[in-house]
Amino acid sequence: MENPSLSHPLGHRAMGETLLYLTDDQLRQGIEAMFFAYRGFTADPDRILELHGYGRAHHRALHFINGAPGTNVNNLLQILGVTKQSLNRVLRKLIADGLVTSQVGQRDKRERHLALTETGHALEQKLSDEQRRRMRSAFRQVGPEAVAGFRKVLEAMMDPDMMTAYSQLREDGA
Amino acid sequence: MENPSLSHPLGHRAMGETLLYLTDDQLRQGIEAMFFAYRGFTADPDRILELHGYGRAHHRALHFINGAPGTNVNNLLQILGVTKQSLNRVLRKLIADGLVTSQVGQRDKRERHLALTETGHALEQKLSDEQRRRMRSAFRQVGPEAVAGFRKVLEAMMDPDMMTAYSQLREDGA
DNA sequence: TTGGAATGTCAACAAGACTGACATAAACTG
DNA sequence: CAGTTTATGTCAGTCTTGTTGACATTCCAA
Repeated sequence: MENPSLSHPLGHRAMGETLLYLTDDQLRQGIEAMFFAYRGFTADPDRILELHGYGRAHHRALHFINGAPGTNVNNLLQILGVTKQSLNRVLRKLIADGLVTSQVGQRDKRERHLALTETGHALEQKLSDEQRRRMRSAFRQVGPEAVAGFRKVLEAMMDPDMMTAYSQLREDGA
Repeated sequence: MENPSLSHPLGHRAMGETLLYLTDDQLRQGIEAMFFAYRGFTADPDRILELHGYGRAHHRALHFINGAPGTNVNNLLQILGVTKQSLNRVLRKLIADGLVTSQVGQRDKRERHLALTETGHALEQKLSDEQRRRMRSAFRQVGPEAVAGFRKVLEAMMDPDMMTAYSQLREDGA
């Protein structure tokens, strides 16, 4: 990305304007936008989950198991960033309810390989349909260039450590 | 990431290519970006809060009281979108710890007007400094146009209902 | 083969959301 | 003025989802 002020011969006034997007007030607005947008982002799935007696944690598990069928618990642990005990409670319920299958590993019998059942896939679909619907609407409203900017900012805001496990998952899944 | 279609002689207005940013896969990537970015977004303040024995709920209260000094409980309730019992637990602690003052209203003595003490302001500053630091770094990396896109998408993703209380607050504060 | 590392499970606890019921004080209304 | 509504606070109890600690099983390597 080219910074227009760098090629601008005017100097101080142009410089001031270019950096206006980094003022504390602009940053505060960005912070609040994240807060409110994230609430909107989770609102639709939350409503559906409640009907089924699940929470956001179940949604996250379903989402990432769907994205990487056959993954093991440890992988999921890295991605979700919670303790194994916390994840286990969620998985136990999903397995008991017949939404997720847990298969003992063939090579390493300590591992459990996770996948969605048909029922699990159906709920995951319903949840992500709602979430995609809202995001599609937002994306459509603002156009592809704004979406590209959105993605760039979010990626720059992530913790690099958190992303390593996820990148590995994407590679395994592919 | 540059879009190769932009330099394509046929132009980026070609229907098929223009709508590529709305595919299910693009939307899924947007959804996951929100998840990971929000975690990064809250990680720094969370660490500080833990040292002081507070949680994210306290941070949110401090943030919005700071943004609208003198606001009342009901206003805050609308913005935060939680029950009064939940907010009250948080406020009680912040008041007891001397970070927030609660003053009986002059016109309407039922209302309690909330404001930060010097100590409260200091903690709020420390928390938002960290959050701004991360966001400033992200903004700087991607440039003003990407930031504008980021803001547009987030605003399109919010629930309009949620924003009414907030917009009113901003007007009152100004 | 034995001890450490990895993996997963069970139990107990805490934060922070929720509902419901109720109390108090002030404001509004007929 | 009496009765109702509004704003706030509180108590009790529940639920989700995070946490630690303890423990069983399995694998691997010295």
